[in-house]
Parts: sequence; C-alpha cells; structure tokens
Amino acid sequence: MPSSAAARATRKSATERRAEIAAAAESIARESGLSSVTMRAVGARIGIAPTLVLHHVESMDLLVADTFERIVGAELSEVTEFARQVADPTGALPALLGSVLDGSRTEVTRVWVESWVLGRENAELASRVRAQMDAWRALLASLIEVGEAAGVYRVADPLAVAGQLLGMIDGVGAHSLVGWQDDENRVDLMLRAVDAMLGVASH
Amino acid sequence: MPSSAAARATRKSATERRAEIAAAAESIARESGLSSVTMRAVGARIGIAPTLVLHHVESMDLLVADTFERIVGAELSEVTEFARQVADPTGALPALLGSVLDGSRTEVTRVWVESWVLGRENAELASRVRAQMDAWRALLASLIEVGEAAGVYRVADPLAVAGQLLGMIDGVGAHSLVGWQDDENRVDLMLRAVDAMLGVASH
DNA sequence: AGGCTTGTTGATCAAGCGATCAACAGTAGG
DNA sequence: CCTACTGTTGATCGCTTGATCAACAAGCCT
Repeated sequence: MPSSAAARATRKSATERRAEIAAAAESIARESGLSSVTMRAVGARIGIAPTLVLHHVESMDLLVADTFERIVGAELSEVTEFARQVADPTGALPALLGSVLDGSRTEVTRVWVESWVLGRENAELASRVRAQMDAWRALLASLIEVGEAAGVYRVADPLAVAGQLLGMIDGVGAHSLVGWQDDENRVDLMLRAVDAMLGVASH
Repeated sequence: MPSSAAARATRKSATERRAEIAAAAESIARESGLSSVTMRAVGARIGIAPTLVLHHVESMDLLVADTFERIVGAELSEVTEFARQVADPTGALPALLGSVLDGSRTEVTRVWVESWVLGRENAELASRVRAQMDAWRALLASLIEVGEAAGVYRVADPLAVAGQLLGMIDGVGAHSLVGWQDDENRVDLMLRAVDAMLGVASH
C-alpha cells in the first residue's frame, strides 16, 4: 500500500463538503491571511484535490468574500453580545473598546486590512466589506444613542461619530498589526478621545 | 524598419537608469499600488526589457521597499514643511490634521495600507514601514511638545499620544480608501478628540 | 583601431494562481 | 443487477510573478 500516494478522499455529501471547505478557508485566513485562501491551500488542508474546491465553490473570489464575511461577522456578533451584557448603558461603549483594543484580535484585524486592499480587485468582497462596516457603525451608533437617551452623551449625528470612532479603532488595530507601539494606555487615551467626541463634560 | 518591434533602448549610465527606474516605480505605485510594481510593469513604462530592471535593482522586494520610502518620505517632508510654516504653535497640529484628512491623499493612504499587508512577506519593507511610522510619530510628538511648552496642551507622554493620534489618522484614511463615509465633519470631530487627548480644557 | 567594460536583451526556468475538461469511482434508484 | 447521478481526480491551459544566464552591442580608453 503506497502510503505516500494521496489516498482518494472519502466521498461526502455536497453540503458537508462545502462546510468543510468553508471551515478550512476560515482557518487558513485566520492563520495566514485572506490572500492565502487559494484552492490549492484549501484542498491541501482537508486532503482533497484543488479542483474539487473549485467544483464546490463557483469562484475563488466568492470563497474569499464568504470567508471574510464569516470571520468578521462572527466577531461582530461576539462583540454585540458582549456589549449587550453590560448593564450600565454608559459602560457598554468603554467596555467594548477595551475588549476590541486588548491586542488579542490581530487575526481579525489582519483580515480587515487585507480586505481593504483586496476589495479593489474583488467586487464581491468589496461589497461585503462595506456591509460589515455599516453593521459595525450601526452597532456603535446604537450604543451612542443609548448613552444619549440616558443623558450621558450629547452628540448631533451619532452615525457620523460612530464612523469616525470605527476609523480610530481600525487604525490603532492596523498599527498593532505591524508590531508597532503596544502602549498600555491606549484604551484610556481612546476613551478620553471618545468622551470628547460624544460631548461628555470633562471632569 | 519594423516600428512594431521594440527598438533597443538608448544606452544610459547606471545612475541615470536607476533614477528612471525609481521614478517609474513611484508613479506606478501611486497609480496602481505597491503590488503593481513588478519588473515587467516598470520595464514597460520606461521602454526597457524587464530583466534590465532587475539588473539594476538587486531584488524586487528592495525596489518596492525603496518605492514605499520614497513616496511616504516625500509626504512626510511635505507635511513637516507645512507644519513649520504655521506661526501659531497651537495651530500647527490642527492645520496639519486638516491637510492630511482633506481626502486628497488617497494615493499615499493606499500605499500605507498596502505596506502593512506586504510588510509581512517583505522584511525590508516592514523595516522601512516601522521607520516611517516612527518618523511620523516623532513629528506629531514634537508638535505636541511645542503646544505643551506654550501652555496649551498638557500631556504626560507625548510620544504615546502621538502614536495613538497617528493610528486615528491612518484608520480614518483607510476607511475613506474604501469609498466609505466621507463626512465633512470628520476634521472637526478629530480635532475635538485630539483636544481631549491633549488635555485641553473644553470650552 | 582594437579591446574591455558595462548597459541591454532574449531565452528560459520554477513557482504560483484560477479555471476548464474529460475521465474515474462510489452510491443510490429503478 | 446495472444504470444514472454526483462526488472526485488528473491532465492541461493560460496567465502571472521573480530570477538566472548566455549572448549581444554601445561606448570609453588605451
């Protein structure tokens, strides 16, 4: 029995195989970035021929777009749930920022940054990116509005402020991606900046 | 005379050719991004054989790193000069932010974002990226210190604040790159955030 | 004028990518 | 049982990338 020869993959149902492919693509993207999600890499990871990936997936651009959505979408629901569990309406936003900026999400940050670049040649991906950014902004805006209703924040255009805040989060995250400047005060600094944008009276 | 056939390139001195290559690489990067700086693209632009580019340049990774440094370095000196010309010590930082965030620098922003991704596979580029980030942070820190000496700002660690501020700038810039959210208030929002980080008393 | 340095080119290689196609092989249904 | 469906593979194409090498040609120097 030539164990070196690639054994034929066990036959599985289409839906099962598709799930396997999606999972493999996700783990590859988390480990090595979205651009490493190739049919050959995915095929090798789950022990199937590269062409089989393509057979199940219609186009690699689409698989990459799906993988992006999967990873980032999971992060968003995770964070949303986290914010929901904070009782204090004015504490949700700071808690969320602390969680997002704690430096343990470099995988997802990398996917984000890569998506901004790849999105210029992958229209489907670009559309998913915009959708996820909208969703993130909506989450931040809703937290701002809650705080506003509680009389803590005072902001004219919550959506605009949320967009700006999201930019700040992503920028600081991207920097940490390059192995640059891991200041422990960054959460505090960010919170002060956010308070200012939200019209919180200082002191 | 077969005009369709590529005429042999006029012989030039090594330094002259190198300058030509660097200039071509820069313009290509500005137009289509750093990842479009290939030996074939550069060669085609200045009408020489692709291999000649490599002959003058040692390695493509190095040419890309040099091109990054060239573009970003030029931006930095431009901005530095701009800040230097602002008489009011407390007005330099706001002026600089307004200039950087005015949405006319998408070319350079794109190069930045691309560099964070490419830097993971191009060690030389990564090192240049960190150096340029350090330089940027130093510029911002110096402006902060000037304002502090003038008694306008009050900040414990100017370098840390400068790093944070740089992250905000880059994040907002990156977002604008994806054609997302071009709010006209973003400069004002950013300035309020910055004032808060710099310990400026509100109102 | 002749020769040597050096800029320049074309052929060629090994990778890598996405994608198509015909052929193989399990598995369920008639 | 054996046929039809469908998961699966291998061969192959066309394209791209960086890189090496031998050969060619222009010009400077003696």
